[in-house]
Amino acid sequence: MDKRPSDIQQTSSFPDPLARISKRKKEERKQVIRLGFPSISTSFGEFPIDTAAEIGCEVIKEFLNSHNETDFELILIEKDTKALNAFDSKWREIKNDLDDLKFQIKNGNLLQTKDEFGIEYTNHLSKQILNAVGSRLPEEVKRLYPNPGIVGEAYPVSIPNDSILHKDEGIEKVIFLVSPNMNPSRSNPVSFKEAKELLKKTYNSMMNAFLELKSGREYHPATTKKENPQVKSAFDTLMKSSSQSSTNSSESSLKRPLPKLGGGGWTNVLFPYCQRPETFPKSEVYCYDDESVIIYDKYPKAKKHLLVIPRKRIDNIEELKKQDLELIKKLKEKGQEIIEKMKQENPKLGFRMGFHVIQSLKQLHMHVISQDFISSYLKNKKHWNSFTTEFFKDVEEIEKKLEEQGYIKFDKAYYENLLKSSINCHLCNMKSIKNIPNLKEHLKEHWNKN
DNA sequence: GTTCTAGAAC
DNA sequence: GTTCTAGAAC
Repeated sequence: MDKRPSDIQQTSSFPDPLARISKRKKEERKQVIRLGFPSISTSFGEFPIDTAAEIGCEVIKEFLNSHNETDFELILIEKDTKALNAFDSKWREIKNDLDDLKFQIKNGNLLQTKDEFGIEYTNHLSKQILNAVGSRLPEEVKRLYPNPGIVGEAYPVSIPNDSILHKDEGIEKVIFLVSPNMNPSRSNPVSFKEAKELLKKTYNSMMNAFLELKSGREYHPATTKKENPQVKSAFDTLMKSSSQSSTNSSESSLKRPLPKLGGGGWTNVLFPYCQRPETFPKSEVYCYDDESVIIYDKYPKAKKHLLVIPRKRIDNIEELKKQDLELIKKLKEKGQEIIEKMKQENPKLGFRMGFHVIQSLKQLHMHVISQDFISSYLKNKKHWNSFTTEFFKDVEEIEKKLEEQGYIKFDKAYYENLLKSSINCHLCNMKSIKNIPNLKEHLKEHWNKN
């Protein structure tokens, strides 16, 4: 039986920072990037192994089916025989004609597999990684991700070239995972039903993080939800105890700060939806396809308020080129579909769809918003003016500009000022409404007369 | 994007 | 004294 490392005993939804990427050094063949990972959640998390194997294999199968490149391999490395058997039999059952090399199930220690698999492994993760890399690794995770504690999320970190882990083992990146915990003696235990969803999400996040890293792109984890202050604790607990247990480790190896992910935390919140819409609940993602994802605005400024977002990375409307016209037309079609559906449910609703001239969040997003503006989230003048002045550009206008001049450009200062202008009703000629509460009353009257 | 809060407006 | 706004912090 494996001993539980005392340093992570206290963690709740225990981080599973075992997933790592390794590039085989003495690789005479093509460069193969390997992801080594354990059976997630089944040890400390006490997740039933058969169901875990089922979930893990299904996600992996789906991933392999949609990514038939030959430049990577996935390796589950476990020393727990039950877990190995469960994964092995489940995988045989569902793998069909998938290549045996693409997903391998190996008996071994994730931190001691250099010779055999080209991947290093431990189940005393925090301690061993800290010994190999130094305690600045967790600090680095915290620096890159201010709140790295969402259960089901992945937090990739680069390992410096001069660290032992990199030099001797060829490990380039570690993906910290926060996986669901069902062990009632740890904090934040979740029900079996919840854990199943979260385990699927964890595997999905791991695969998606791997995919982004493998392709040289940035992975953007979802950010911590304020409403759930507990989620943060798991990572904190682990990291606190880890750094204590490794006072004599090679602190120096992480001297050089790693590059920070693009921009501040909150401006990036839309990326996860584009990169992996499948990991979000139905209550957040309305629908998605290869080109776009439609989400419910988290702070709807009207009875109905959704965002239509291209999957492809485009920061804002000024980045649009003539060749994006087709994409814009598709976003418009999607928006029209939503509007029709919503109108069927409530014929009283009127809609507009379009873009803010100046976006707060990165990644182009088209608002589809009903014109009642009855919402507790509509709180200030800026909210109001951003949807009811020229600051809001109908998709048709963007389309036309792109068609005629091939680019989009607006005078920032002018539009900034629009946000500060007085509050005017968008439906009648009432001007200079005194304040937001008055506006809300006025809007209610319109709605009731409508 | 939101939250928080000092101080303006009433 | 309470309501509301606006600007900084995140």
